[in-house]
Amino acid sequence: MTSTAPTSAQDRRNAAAELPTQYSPASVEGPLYERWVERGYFTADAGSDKPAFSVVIPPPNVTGSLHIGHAFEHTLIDAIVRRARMRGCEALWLPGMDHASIAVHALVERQLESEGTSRRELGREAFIDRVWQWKALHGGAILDQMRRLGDSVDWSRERFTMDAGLSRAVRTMFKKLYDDGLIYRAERLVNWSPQLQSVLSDAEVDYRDVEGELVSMRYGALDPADGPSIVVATTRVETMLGDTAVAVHPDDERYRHLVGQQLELPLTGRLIPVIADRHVDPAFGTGAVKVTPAHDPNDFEIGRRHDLPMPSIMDAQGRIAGTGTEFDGLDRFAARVAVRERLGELGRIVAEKRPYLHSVGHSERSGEPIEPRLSLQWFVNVGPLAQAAGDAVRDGRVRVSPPEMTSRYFGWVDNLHDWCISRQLWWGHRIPVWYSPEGEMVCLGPDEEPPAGWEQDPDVLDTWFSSGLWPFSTMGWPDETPDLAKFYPTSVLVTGYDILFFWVVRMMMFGLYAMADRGPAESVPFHTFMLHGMVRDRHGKKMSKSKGNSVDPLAWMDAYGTDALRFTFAWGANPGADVPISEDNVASARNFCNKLWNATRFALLNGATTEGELPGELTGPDAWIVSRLQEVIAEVDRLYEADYEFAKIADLLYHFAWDEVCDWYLELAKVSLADERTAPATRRVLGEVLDGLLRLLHPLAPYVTEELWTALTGGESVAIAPWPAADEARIDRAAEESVASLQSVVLEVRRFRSEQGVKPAQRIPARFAGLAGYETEIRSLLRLTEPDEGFSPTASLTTAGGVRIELDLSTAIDAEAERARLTRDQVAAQKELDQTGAKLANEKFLANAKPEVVSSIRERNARAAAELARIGTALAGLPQR
RNA sequence: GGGCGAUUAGCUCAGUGGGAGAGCACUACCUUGACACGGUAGGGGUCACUGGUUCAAUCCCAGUAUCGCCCACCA
Repeated sequence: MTSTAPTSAQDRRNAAAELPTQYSPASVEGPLYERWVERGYFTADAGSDKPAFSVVIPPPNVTGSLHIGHAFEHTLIDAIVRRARMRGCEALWLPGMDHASIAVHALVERQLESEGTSRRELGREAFIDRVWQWKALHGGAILDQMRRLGDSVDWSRERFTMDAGLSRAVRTMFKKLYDDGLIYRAERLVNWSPQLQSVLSDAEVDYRDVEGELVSMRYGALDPADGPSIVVATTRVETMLGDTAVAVHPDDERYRHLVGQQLELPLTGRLIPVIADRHVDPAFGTGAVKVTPAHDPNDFEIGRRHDLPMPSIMDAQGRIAGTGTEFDGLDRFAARVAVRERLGELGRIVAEKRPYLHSVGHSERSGEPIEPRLSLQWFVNVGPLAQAAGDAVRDGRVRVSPPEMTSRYFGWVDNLHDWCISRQLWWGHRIPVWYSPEGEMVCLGPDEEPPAGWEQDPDVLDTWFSSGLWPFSTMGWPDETPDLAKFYPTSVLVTGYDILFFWVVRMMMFGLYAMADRGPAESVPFHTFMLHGMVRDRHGKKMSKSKGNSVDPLAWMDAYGTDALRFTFAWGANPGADVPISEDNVASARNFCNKLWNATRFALLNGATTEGELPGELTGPDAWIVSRLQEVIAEVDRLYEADYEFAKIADLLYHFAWDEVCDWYLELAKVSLADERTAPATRRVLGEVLDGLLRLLHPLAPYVTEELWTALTGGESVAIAPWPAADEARIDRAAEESVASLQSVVLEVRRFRSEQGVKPAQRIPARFAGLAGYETEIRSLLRLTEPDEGFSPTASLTTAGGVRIELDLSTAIDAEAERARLTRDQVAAQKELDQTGAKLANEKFLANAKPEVVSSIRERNARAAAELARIGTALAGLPQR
């Protein structure tokens, strides 16, 4: 079917006869994707009159390959974009990658190390060349994998955060913030990675519990007679070299008399003051804290409040330096041991040592404990930006989906610290500030040249600085490009809740700030941001390589097809919730694809068509299924528009397709297709229903739907077919009710047959009374034959709808077995009658319950009574032993 | 320590102030002219626990327990 779409209905019918009974994804996916791209379906036109719908990709790291989280996220985004495209929007999904400053820097450094060299040996320019070489060779493996997934991205607009255009945007933004006084340079205590020799953001620090040693030691005089002393405790004895005070709580009676006095530090003999600060918890330890302002965040704050000196006692590599003690030159961990041993030797100073479990921040990149370190860095003053970012959500210009995530957003945005944007790395956007030999400083825009002899700041910017610009830098900002005019603000941003802080908050701040001249409504980077959950294994555990429960999405695509994987993701995607996924789910989604394949195959074999007008007056099952289709269309739209309820959309379509279309409609259609008077309408309805169903499913399962839809309709591509619109005039309640009653008759008789042990294929003579219609269909579904001359009814049942059926089971059933079953059913029916009867006898219930509830209970009561009567009749009708 | 969420069938999850659901798994029967990646029928749940509101609670309220996530702190 892939090569050429057959043109006439007859051709299609002939082609269908050749179809295998199983869908094989591997042979169709690649060619279909290439065809979509070649025909330019995914290429957006900024000059189009159609309404814009735009999404920027959360840029994967250039180092990355497609993991299961991407596959999930891309499935959701692609479905949203494909639906928008089908709905007649000028749809743009803009792809690209992030330069991932630290990750790539560390990766290339490791490479150099294994080659016996280092970046410092190589020098800055050669190192950066090396990174670009690496990118050319290994970067962007994920892009090919996105093709496998069927991502409908506009490849002509692919971007990279280190592109020339995006670099211009970064420089422009930095300068704008600098000129507005929102960027400053200051000496602050930062998270320092001695291994990378760079700052890390708070978010790049992992806290882990570590078994350490809590050492209590006496500061001041060792004998009370010689003067005051205080015992303090620490897990980091080496930092005592940088202590500049001992702090106690101002209300602590034990120490109040000591506040203001000086204590002598062991080892160095320096004198440090006792100060009072509310930060100290009197109940913890001795209630006294040593204060090392240059190496602990809390101590730093205390130091600022009390104007303490802040001596740094370590260099960039984490070695003790500048203390003028014997410990200078020792690594911080070696120093910890050495200092403690030295204190031990001195005697009487160490009051207590004990093992102590405490939480220590580690570098997410390099794994070693981070060192709080005082250093000169660049910061963004986030106050006004964060205020605006919060307001845009508060006043509804940006919608959070699902809404429950809103509080988490405010939790971040309302408590932001100033953002340290400088990194002591080489790979990234270099800070556009130059210094003169005399120490003057200038920030330059992208088109400005520094004066001769000035040197540029060596640091680069935090990766998230450039990703924060992504929604507009990718569209050409700072230039007023057609793309920017057409596609900004973007329609929706889809990302995991785990990077809400990293990315979403920054895009909000930067977008609102950079685009402020567009006015409040149009400066937002996106109208909605949707946060999805994390992919988990079948037991809800986080997938990780170390646990061995991670899954390669490509392997599943190979085994089950891309559509099966995508459908599985959609099926599990409850808004904001994590998605447990297992191979079983993928297999059943694959089965579903196959079901669609065979349903369409059946339709084609039976001459289904989408040509010509749908008959205005439909009857019976045809009217019913067309009516149901309209309701499904409306419901799918509602579910998309509510909060992208993918799980419900997938479930609805799954059950509509499988239960209603395949299990009921196709079986009923077999009857009408056998009769040339009714067949033409049914052929057209079959075409109509599958056409609609395939279009509704296309965003979730693009390949199989494309393959089937083109075969069914002869159309160019379902990717550009119009999204179905519900036609209310086709909703036919009467047809739905009549089919429902048909179904209830069939279900009741089927159960009866099964309970009697009648083989499914066994044909039974039967006679009906009180049937409103559909006798042929019911006989067909139930394998009932016309009563012949020897017809002698041995069993009868009256359905809840009042249809009476007499069956000749004489050749099919065992009277003993039926008697036992009927007696059992009689007990059940009596019980039901008692329960519902009691409810109806409850006056308060009748007075207060909703009318529909009462009538439903009355119905059940009547049904139970009828059932009881039926069983009585049936028992009486059984041949006596 | 603060906040949020969860607890429903063997597993993973929907759901509702009045009849307890889906997928997978399970049982039985069935090669039926679309499909065995299928069909038909079926079994299986004290809706975490304790109280309260109500004629009526799996659902609302309060508390308890367990689990998960986020934030903060850990001298």
